[in-house]
Amino acid sequence: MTSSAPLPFDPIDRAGELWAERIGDDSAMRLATSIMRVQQLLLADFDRVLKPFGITFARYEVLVLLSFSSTGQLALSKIGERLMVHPTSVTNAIDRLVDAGLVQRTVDVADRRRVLASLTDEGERVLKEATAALNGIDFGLGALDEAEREQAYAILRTVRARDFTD
Amino acid sequence: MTSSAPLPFDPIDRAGELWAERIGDDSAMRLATSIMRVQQLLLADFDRVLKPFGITFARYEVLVLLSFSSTGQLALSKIGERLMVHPTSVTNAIDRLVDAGLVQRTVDVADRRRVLASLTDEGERVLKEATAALNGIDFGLGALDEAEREQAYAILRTVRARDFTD
DNA sequence: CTTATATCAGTTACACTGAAATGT
DNA sequence: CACATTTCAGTGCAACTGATATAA
Repeated sequence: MTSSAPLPFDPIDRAGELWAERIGDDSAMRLATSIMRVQQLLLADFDRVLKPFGITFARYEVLVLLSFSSTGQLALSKIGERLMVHPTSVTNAIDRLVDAGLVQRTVDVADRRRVLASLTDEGERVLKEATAALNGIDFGLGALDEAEREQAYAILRTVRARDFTD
Repeated sequence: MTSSAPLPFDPIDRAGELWAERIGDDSAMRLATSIMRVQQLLLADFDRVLKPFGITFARYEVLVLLSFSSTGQLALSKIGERLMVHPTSVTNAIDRLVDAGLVQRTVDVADRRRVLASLTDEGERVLKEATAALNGIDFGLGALDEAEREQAYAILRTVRARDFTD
């Protein structure tokens, strides 16, 4: 448990005050620290909710991506591109998902260097239930209304701009 | 390198469209995924910049916290509370910082169960330089102006509200 | 005695590097 | 041949669990 008793003050606000006094502009430091902490909170929420299904959030993302593919199949290299993860991490994630019976590997007949991954029936079932579970906790963001989500999304999209050209 | 060629489209926008079609409201899923990705980008920036100093961002945060302490000393349990990290992670981080000569351990004479950590002179020097380096890249948030940073900070603070009571 | 603090041993997850196997 | 795709071996970091030593 990373969650213990709540503090009587916001530790990032506190750090920001001292930073502003001693170092200078604190807006970047506060937001950066904030993003790190919120990511940690969300990941803990996701892992807790997904644990009954035997998957991590990273593996859940793979399942979603496969279900969204028009042919139902995706080369491992494509998965890595889309999810921005390292090739060896994709191989490892797919290994685990295959072991769990949620995904199957097939060699691409059009280019036999490629390995295609696709959902098994069990994978589709687990994905559906896991998605319902994550929606049930609003992806950890139930404290925000729709407008706040869209605002935060738009701002963070600017930070992600280096990921894409459009 | 998690960074490869940029995609010709935003993969999260794309996933959001399919999610909205097939599942329902996509604002939470998009923002959550966005936070995970931005955290990854920032952490990669930080690790790259901090590498010459031989510290990770987690250890940098420990150095900052120690420098902000009024007495210059802090019990390991306090460090864990403030940074919201597990006791064993604190022990490990302090181990590494001591090995690197940046931090020293002393037993608290007032409560001999406690171990106090404090910066060495070398630790103060490294902290100063590392802070300058991180400021030099605007904590990975140079794409945002001050108003955007404050807006995003305020929204994410609502998500962090479970961390504190104030 | 119970509780708090820190540590240790061992596990898991995931990013990375470097190298290799295979196929285009 | 160069290049792309995947895999393997091994490293580093950091979260976790469970157990232990020490002190309040």
